[in-house]
Amino acid sequence: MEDRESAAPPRIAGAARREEIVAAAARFFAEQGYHTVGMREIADAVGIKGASLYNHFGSKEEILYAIALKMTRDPQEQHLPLLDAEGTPTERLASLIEAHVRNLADNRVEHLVSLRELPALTPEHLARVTDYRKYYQRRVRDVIAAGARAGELHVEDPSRAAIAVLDMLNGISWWLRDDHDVEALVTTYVSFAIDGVLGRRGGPR
Amino acid sequence: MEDRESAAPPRIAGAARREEIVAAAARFFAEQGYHTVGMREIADAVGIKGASLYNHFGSKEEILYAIALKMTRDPQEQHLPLLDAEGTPTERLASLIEAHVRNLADNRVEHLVSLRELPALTPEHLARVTDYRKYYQRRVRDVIAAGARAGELHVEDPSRAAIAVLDMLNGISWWLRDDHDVEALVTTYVSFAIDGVLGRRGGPR
DNA sequence: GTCTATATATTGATAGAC
DNA sequence: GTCTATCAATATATAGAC
Repeated sequence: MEDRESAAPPRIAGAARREEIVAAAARFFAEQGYHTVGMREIADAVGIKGASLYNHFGSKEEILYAIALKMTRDPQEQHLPLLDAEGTPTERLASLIEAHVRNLADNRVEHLVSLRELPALTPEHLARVTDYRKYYQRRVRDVIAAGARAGELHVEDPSRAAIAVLDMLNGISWWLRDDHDVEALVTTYVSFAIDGVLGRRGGPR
Repeated sequence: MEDRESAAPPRIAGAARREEIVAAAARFFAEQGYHTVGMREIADAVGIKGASLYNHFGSKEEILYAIALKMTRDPQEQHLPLLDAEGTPTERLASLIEAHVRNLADNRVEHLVSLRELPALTPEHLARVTDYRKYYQRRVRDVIAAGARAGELHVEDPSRAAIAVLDMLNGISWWLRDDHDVEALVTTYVSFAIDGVLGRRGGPR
């Protein structure tokens, strides 16, 4: 009987190596900035030589793109369905914000990099990432508007309120440290957003 | 009689040239990112050659430091006295937020650069800039706490609320365009912060 | 203070053996 | 897929004339 380990499809091993590279690169990019980090440094962290990275990514920029895509496409596909679930607009928005903050806390470095290093992307890649962000922002705006129409929320300009809330949430990635209590953070920011900026009445305060 | 122009003190001319360089560099850094911009590009924009820049700044990093200092030390010296003026804690905080947003709108590119390109600073320069930001943040926290003690504001954790508000304000520099109505922006964000995140009762809504 | 010319270092990426 | 060796480009910064 053959060894199962060595018989495993190389596609899985390759994908695992890719994720390893992305994780190491995100850490370095977050700490030092994209341009300061060399391919050799990333390669060292995963135990290979710099040239070997090009078996997994066509360029350094493609590593950055993988990080940015992970933090924009994944939330769109995994969080936005929460806005179509059962419940009032305010309840659905609260679910989304919870997921947003948890995801941010679980992927802090990737989130920081995808906010800060966008100018290093090619115009095409930047456009794709920007599209995902815009769509996410529009969906948040729409559920805020629905909550306002239902009389649950009180905002004059849903579009501007959506931006303010998302900026406030995304700001977390600049200062969050590993020793923070994520659940307390989630509760606090849901309240900041919904009871605060979006003016829900009759909330916990 | 001598020509007044050529008799002008060189210190003034030098300072003007420095400001010219800082302004051009900030524009390029904001658009393309610090590391993508070359000294020759900055020099071109002010009509000199790359090597001549070193008569005004010791290094490229010192230009970045001048930008970061302008956006952290100046607000500390010019805005924080508003917190010691007459009025309730909430009124004083509102004045500070107004000044903060106006300054941000008037110096959008410098503000964006001083948020995004911090990792490119030397450790010493980064420490100075960080100290200014921390002090600013502490003063905001203190006036929020005073407003809460006075029963004007309703927050559980003044420190966390201060960070959330400042993150929300600073987020403006990522998307603000020149055609925005600054006064409307100021009014909106003062309300987002004070009536919203900080829970003032009996406000305009 | 500005110029021309250049030093020096580093980096992203490629070629080809194994 | 990983390695060694290397290319080619680019950038910051310096030297010295004017």
